[in-house]
Amino acid sequence: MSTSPRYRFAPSPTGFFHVGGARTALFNWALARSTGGTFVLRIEDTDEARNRPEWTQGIIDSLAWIGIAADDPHFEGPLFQSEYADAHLAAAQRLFEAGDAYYCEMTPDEIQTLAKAEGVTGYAGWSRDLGLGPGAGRVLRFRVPDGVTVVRDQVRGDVEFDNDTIEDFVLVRSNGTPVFLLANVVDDMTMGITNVVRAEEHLPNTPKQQMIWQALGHRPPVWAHVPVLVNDQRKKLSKRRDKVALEQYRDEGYLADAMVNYLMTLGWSPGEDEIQPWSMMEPAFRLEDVNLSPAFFDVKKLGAFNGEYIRMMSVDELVQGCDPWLPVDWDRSRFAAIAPHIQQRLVTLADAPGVVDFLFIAEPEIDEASWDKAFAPEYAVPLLRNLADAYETCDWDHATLKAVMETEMETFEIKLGKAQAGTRVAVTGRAVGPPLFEALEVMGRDESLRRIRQALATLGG
RNA sequence: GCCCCCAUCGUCUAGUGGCCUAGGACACCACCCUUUCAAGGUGGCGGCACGGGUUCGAAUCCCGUUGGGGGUGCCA
Repeated sequence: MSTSPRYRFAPSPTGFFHVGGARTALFNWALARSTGGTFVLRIEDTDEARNRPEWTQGIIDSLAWIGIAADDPHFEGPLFQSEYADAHLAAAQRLFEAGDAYYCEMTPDEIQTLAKAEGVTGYAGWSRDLGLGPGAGRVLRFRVPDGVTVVRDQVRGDVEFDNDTIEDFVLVRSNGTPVFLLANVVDDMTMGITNVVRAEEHLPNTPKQQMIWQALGHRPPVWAHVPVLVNDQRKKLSKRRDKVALEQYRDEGYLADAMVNYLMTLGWSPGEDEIQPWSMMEPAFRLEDVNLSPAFFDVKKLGAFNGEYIRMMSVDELVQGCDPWLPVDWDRSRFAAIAPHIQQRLVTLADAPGVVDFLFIAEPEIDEASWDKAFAPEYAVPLLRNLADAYETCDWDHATLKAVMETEMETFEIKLGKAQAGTRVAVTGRAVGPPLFEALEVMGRDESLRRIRQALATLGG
């Protein structure tokens, strides 16, 4: 029997991978790797409603994206809860035979009615001593013992639950299937899980699970409940209201490294500099340092992290990274030429095409407000005309183009900032964009002049 | 309702009784730089929820209040 710790990540397949789940997985991964332990992936696929084979692959792909690779020696799985149904039921049978569980044939409606009549909140153990055996329509309930259950939590310390406040909960449904509470415990037991690190929402379940562990004669794992991720309303992130799918962020051009780094800073601090590579965070992460309050998942800050990571890329990496977001017919070498000039202007990789589209579109849309503003000054049209003439023959590199502009603008006694405005709008259609002369260089003389002449024609010049 | 958890700038956090006049980051504002926009630089705004204790000394320990959150299923 190995003594190295075994962590586990146990998502239920729902068709998308929740960012909160990603953070939990990352915490488990860091711990498993830094302790020489194992990260067990268990797919909790016992709910009929959520069980599609392709969802599992989605989970594996998402984990791989954030660096949790199925071929890493610390990775084990995926294991499927549905394949352990026999073990769940066998455990239930043992619990029944030992007297730790009993059958109950009250329906939810009957329970509600009786509870109301007696002025209690829920099921009050009415069938405890009826000595019922298994049978159609009967559920198996756990016989909650008297006393206090203390959950030792690595993040929160000892949490006490008075057993009086815990009702005899259902272990096996009337249709014979085990509920999550039981399946989860039995799986952790059979998979040799030593450490359970999961979200805080599971804390109220924990005393129940711990009682099952003990009734089954095992020492419970070390628990750790990390705070949930919340939205701007301070509510638990929900897929209905919030953007929670990891895949969506990936598709919107967020980098995996940035996402991983950001997620790790929610509830934990990697130290003086919050921008840190996984190789630094993995060994530094400790549950004892995890915060206890819910953390707001701030997309704006994620964007700031993403920008940082984009700026850290080499130009080659940037060009490669942007590729999926570029229309297929765009000239890649042309994009590569402008790429270094847009690097510090991107929040996501998906922003790239919008910043440089004028280089690839025959007739970029002209922003009217920018046009009006740029050509309002009296010098604007004559300057553009003079510039067009000079650009016919000069060398075509950004330094020369800039020098020519500086010469031409002298006549009007204006600064470069103002002088370039008209040309920018004429060529790119917008008032903002990558550095003008670099863009002109990439665009080439013919197309640049065509657009300038076209603008002059429109201006009646 | 009941059970449980939590509480430092708007947000994410550092802080584990004296190093705190509470530090950093995002956001915001100003200025600098500048070829627009960014990026970068400098500065600014802004916080220990409240009330009691304990202590020579409390953001740090204890109690209460208030406020948030989570859980209360024959879902996972």
